[in-house]
Amino acid sequence: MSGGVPPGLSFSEWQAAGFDATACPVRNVLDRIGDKWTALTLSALAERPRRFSELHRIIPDISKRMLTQTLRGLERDGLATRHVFPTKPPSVEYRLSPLGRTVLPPLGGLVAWAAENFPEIRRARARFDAMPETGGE
Amino acid sequence: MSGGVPPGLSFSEWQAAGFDATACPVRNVLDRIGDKWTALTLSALAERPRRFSELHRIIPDISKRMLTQTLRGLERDGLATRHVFPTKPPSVEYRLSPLGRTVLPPLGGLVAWAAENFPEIRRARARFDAMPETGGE
DNA sequence: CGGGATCCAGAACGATACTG
DNA sequence: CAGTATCGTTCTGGATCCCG
Repeated sequence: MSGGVPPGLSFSEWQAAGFDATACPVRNVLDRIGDKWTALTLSALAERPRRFSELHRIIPDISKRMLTQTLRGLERDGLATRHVFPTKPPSVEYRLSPLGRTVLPPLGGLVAWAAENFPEIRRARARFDAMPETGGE
Repeated sequence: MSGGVPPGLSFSEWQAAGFDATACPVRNVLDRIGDKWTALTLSALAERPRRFSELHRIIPDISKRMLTQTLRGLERDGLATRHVFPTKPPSVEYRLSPLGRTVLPPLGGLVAWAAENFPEIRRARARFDAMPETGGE
């Protein structure tokens, strides 16, 4: 077979949405999971539900502000749910929704690709960056 | 089966990279394809090689600046190659590299998920946004 | 035609301090 | 514990003009 386009990546899908960021499903999803912390948070929630401070512990580099914001984004899109236990002090648990679980396989596919091909990408970058700028001596 | 984590999404993959954006494969890949135009450009190149102006025609919303920048990024990462034909005026063709082709299936998986679940996400957002802010009357 | 250079607005993000 | 509020910085992307 020569030059087949994988299903789901056809150009017409984007064109149907008219490139409008509000209407384009791909841009909406990429804007969410392409941000700095969502994919990582998703993966942390994939194993099991986690409390806020637990997430913060296992993702040390994230600030509370960004963790909150990331979780709100997931909650807003219906990918995760938030459960408050009125203990003292309060504890809040986040868990993936059924919808949220369905994104794990496709996301995992991309993650696997990244892990597998990153060495080659790094080499490509090194080569590219070492190239003399056009006209350079 | 209860609560299995899909392969390739395990938390330890991130932890192994120490969350360092420079070293983390997932962040590197997501930073690239998560940007505003890369996924769309990739999809445009999936069908067949395209010339610069051709890409610009079929993705009208992108500026020349961003199209150039996006293509440079793909080239740098070894996902696409650039071929200059010294005609007059010059014409430049871009095409996916073998490595670039391998990203299409996983990316396509995510695109398909986006297309399929965007309606539900929109409903979730509408519900979330309609919720009274905590403490609102 | 296929860019590069410059400028600028807005968004994303980090650090810090405060709160129920 | 689980946030919110505020501030400052950095990064992204759009507009415009110029060039071979």
